[in-house]
Amino acid sequence: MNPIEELRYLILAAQREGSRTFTELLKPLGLTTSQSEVLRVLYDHEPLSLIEVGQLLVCETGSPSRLVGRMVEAGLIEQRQSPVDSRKVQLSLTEKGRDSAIKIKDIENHFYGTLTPILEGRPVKDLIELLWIQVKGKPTGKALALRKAKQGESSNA
Amino acid sequence: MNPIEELRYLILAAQREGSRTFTELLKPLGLTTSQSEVLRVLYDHEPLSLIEVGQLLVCETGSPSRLVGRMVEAGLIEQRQSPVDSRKVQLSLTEKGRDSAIKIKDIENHFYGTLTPILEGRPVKDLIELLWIQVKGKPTGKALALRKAKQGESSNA
DNA sequence: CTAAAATCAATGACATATCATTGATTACAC
DNA sequence: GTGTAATCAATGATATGTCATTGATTTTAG
Repeated sequence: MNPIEELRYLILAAQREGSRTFTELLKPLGLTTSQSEVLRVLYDHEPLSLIEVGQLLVCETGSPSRLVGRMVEAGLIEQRQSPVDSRKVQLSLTEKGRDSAIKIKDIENHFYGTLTPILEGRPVKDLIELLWIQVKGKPTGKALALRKAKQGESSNA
Repeated sequence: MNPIEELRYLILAAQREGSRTFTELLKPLGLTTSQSEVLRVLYDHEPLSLIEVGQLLVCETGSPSRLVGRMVEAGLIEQRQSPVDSRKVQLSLTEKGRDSAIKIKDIENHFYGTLTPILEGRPVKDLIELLWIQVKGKPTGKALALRKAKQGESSNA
């Protein structure tokens, strides 16, 4: 098999299997992986408008109306109209949302911990660099770059 | 940002961006990336039952009833009952399906060709090796391993 | 042989993902 | 200031993905 083809399918496979594992870890919280990403983004950068959340998400490009809508219904996110621009909404975490975000952090750290020994001695830096080439300048790459850049600024990040 | 967390999001991002690019390339054929994977699997290994197709797919675990169902409706796949086991269906490509599969091969090769210079000199082998560790023994890893193993056997692969 | 277990495909239920359109609101060109 | 363009959120439409259940069929244990 062509190595690039193999790489293509392996990236899909790794994404799916990682997602399956993480989904399992999130089950006690009753949250999906996408929902957990939204909670983490809001925890670090709230308040945000819908479009700003979208610009920070890797899991979904465009405006995550329905994803956020379900989380508002679930009492995780508070949504009000922006005082300065009535086109925008102001999204922030509820108490429940903040609690969940903190628990997600723990779960993530546990998840990363299980992966650490496997990655030991591997050229992780090179791999990160290689993947960055594929996403740089594209929506998901911009989202991730924005999150990395914002990390220093925020009080919660 | 934790390198493992960065890697996690980069894999998701690379998968999404690659999929977006490939989707664009498939647009002239009116096919989705999942549909193209089914066509390629059937082209190489037909006839297959629904569950056998599922075991060879990375894009979807379990039995891809609805994915295949839409392709039968679209005239890409022929579906009949298995003569030996009436629980099973026999899936094979129609003329249209076979034509599409051949065109997909060309598009894939073009796609891989555009990636070749970018990956030149990069630790692609290391990345492939690392990703294999993540998926080995899991459904998508088994699917990919099966496809690699079957490559020598089949007349079409 | 026959009852229980296993297999297979279809389908219900739910949550994404993606693209396009719509309607309200704001920014901007002049 | 006003008409036009741009922005924002919501929603329709379509196709995935995932898990669970169901009903038909086959296998298997005895």
